[in-house]
Amino acid sequence: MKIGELAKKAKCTVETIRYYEKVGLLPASSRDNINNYRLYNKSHLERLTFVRHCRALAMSHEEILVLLQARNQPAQKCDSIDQLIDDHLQHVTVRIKELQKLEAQLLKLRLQCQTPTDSQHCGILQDLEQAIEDNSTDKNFSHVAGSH
Amino acid sequence: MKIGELAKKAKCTVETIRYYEKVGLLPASSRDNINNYRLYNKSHLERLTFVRHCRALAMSHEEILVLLQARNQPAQKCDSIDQLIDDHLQHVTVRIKELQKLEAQLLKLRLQCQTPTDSQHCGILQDLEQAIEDNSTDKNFSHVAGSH
DNA sequence: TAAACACCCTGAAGCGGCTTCAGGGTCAAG
DNA sequence: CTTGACCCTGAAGCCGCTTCAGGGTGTTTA
Repeated sequence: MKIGELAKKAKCTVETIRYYEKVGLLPASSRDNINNYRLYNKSHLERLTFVRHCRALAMSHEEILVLLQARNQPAQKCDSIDQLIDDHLQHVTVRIKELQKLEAQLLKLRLQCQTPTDSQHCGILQDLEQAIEDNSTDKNFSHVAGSH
Repeated sequence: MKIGELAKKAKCTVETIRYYEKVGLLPASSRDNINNYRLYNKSHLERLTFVRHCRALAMSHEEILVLLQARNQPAQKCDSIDQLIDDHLQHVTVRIKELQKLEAQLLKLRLQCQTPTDSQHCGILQDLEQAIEDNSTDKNFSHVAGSH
């Protein structure tokens, strides 16, 4: 199958597939001799699907590469896989807590200006000029992405 | 004061300050005639502190610029400020929910391999090859960053 | 007085995980 | 024979910095 069909089946864009090939998450496919189009088979789709599932779980490319390698060495013990998932889970949990702190701070901030007035007296701006309790959010970032 | 002192007072790096100047979050400072070092005063510190507080709340530069502008127009109504905070809060809340879904999926995944075996039979790898219920995480990303 | 060291400067590149753009070739349908 | 859908490549853009390369300045100490 051609790249467009693969993209549809894996629910991603063709650009993403070409990008994955470039960075080594997918092996280079064979090519049509005549027009140089990339040609894929079922095993490409399986690998790509695997990668997309990992990405949906917010794993980094590095983590995914480890899993892909493990997948190719069936006899190996899977302790390292368990560890990787545990570590990643930890990242996500940490990030959730960070964002919850942030949410609480923003809620508090928002309450500073319940009744709209002019900027000069807006409690929100005044608060943003004050110190915020040290919470170390955004410092030792875990690897799971944020809110924008 | 020189840039190093400002950085210390604002709890950020000198590189960050130079970067903020470049992208317009801080105005260009005056310079020492002799050695071209940047020279700052209290108002720079206040503005930088404001920016750092906003960043600690995971606001984007764009959002911060809006707030800085409002801060400079004291007579203006502050509805737009309230709206901005509300919107941002919404981003954060959405992102938390996304990450919580993810956390649940990862926990479930982790349970697939309670007793370590070989990769070939590892429930985690098997699960990652199956479809995962469509949750649309990672698609319409809000702007608040993730876990890595 | 000279060397060591802390601090300052600039401009460019790197990070991750793509997306977008510019500029082109291929192929089937009407 | 042209339209439009699809394919190709390589480079740049996104965000918010951080790091690097290559240099100048300023104080302290041997």
